[in-house]
Amino acid sequence: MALKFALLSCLHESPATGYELTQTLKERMGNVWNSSHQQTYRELARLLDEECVTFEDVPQTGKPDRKVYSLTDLGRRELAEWVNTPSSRPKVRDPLLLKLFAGDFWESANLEEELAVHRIEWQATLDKYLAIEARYFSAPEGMPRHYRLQHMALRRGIEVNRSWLAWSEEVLAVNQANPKTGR
Amino acid sequence: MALKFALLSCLHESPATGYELTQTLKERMGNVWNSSHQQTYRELARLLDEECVTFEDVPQTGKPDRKVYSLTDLGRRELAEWVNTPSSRPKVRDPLLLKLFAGDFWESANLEEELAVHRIEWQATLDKYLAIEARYFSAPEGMPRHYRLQHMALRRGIEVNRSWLAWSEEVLAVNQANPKTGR
DNA sequence: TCGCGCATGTAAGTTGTTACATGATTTA
DNA sequence: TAAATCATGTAACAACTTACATGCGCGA
Repeated sequence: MALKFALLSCLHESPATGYELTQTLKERMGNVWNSSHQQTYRELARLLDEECVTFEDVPQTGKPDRKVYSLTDLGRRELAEWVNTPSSRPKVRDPLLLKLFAGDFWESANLEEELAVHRIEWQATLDKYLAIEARYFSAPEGMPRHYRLQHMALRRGIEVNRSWLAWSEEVLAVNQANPKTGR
Repeated sequence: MALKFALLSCLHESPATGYELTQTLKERMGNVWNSSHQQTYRELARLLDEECVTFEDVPQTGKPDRKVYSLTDLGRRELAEWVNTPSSRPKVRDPLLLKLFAGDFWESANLEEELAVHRIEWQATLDKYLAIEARYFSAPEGMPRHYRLQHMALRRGIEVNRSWLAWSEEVLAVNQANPKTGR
């Protein structure tokens, strides 16, 4: 349901192709909403059908044509309406936390290795978001509502990745203090 | 995929009915894995088919019979194998953060009301987890691996709800400093 | 020349949600 | 007496994932 509004939000900022929308959701909005390119293209087809978006064909030599999508008035109205409608919190489904619930099966070496991989990802994401903050939100005080609220979404991403990093250190300590080896 | 292992993890602790499994996932494991009762029953039927679980019929007077499920050796082996296999991080999809990205449509009063509702939920969940921690994990140092790792999952839940509460205060402040009213 | 980035999609399968359906016991 | 809790499911739909498919340009 909300993928629709994720795409409309992106297009509200600027027209874009399906490919670019997918990139934006993966990169700048990675801590907000994610979509595979397959999902994006399917949803764009639907939005076109509902007349929430239109597109302009931009021919290219060699590459396939770029379909540059943009919001219609209907799309903008529906987005505004959705934003002002309460939504419920998403349900948590986290395989990493689930593994801790069956942690007596989890061998120390494997736990350590898995956390090491995630820690690299968390650190990389954190660095990326901090770079965005330094580049665009160095002085949030004076900025208009639109940017200040976007900044709060980014701050959430920064905070989340920081806290995963801190938490995982605690887990590694517990794992070392209470080791388990294979058979 | 992982709903299977969520159910197996619960059953590893103790045999349970589909109803009880759903309750456990909603309550004690709410910050780890969630499942509706419909999903639970469907998955249990599959697990029965795969011979990862068995059940015992416990007749009751008045109420329908309780089907008490428990792990088979195969189920336990598959769970152990899964725990030791790396998994990738779930992709974020959060409507609340998404709304901030189209925040110039979001009227201050509506934002405030939505956050107020979520804050009540976050506070209630936090209190619940703190109560569980006080009751079962007052002295984690001396506990065996199994419990200490479960405690780390709970700590994550506590931390997450705390940080939502702190973050939402910041958002409310920004919202008040940069108000938007309907037309 | 091999893989990556750009750029578009289709098809099949799995997972999750919402609606429907039943019925006794306990609590307000 | 009405609603919540216990206890089980079926059916239809929506959302998401994985695999398949194409093809040019560019840099190593």
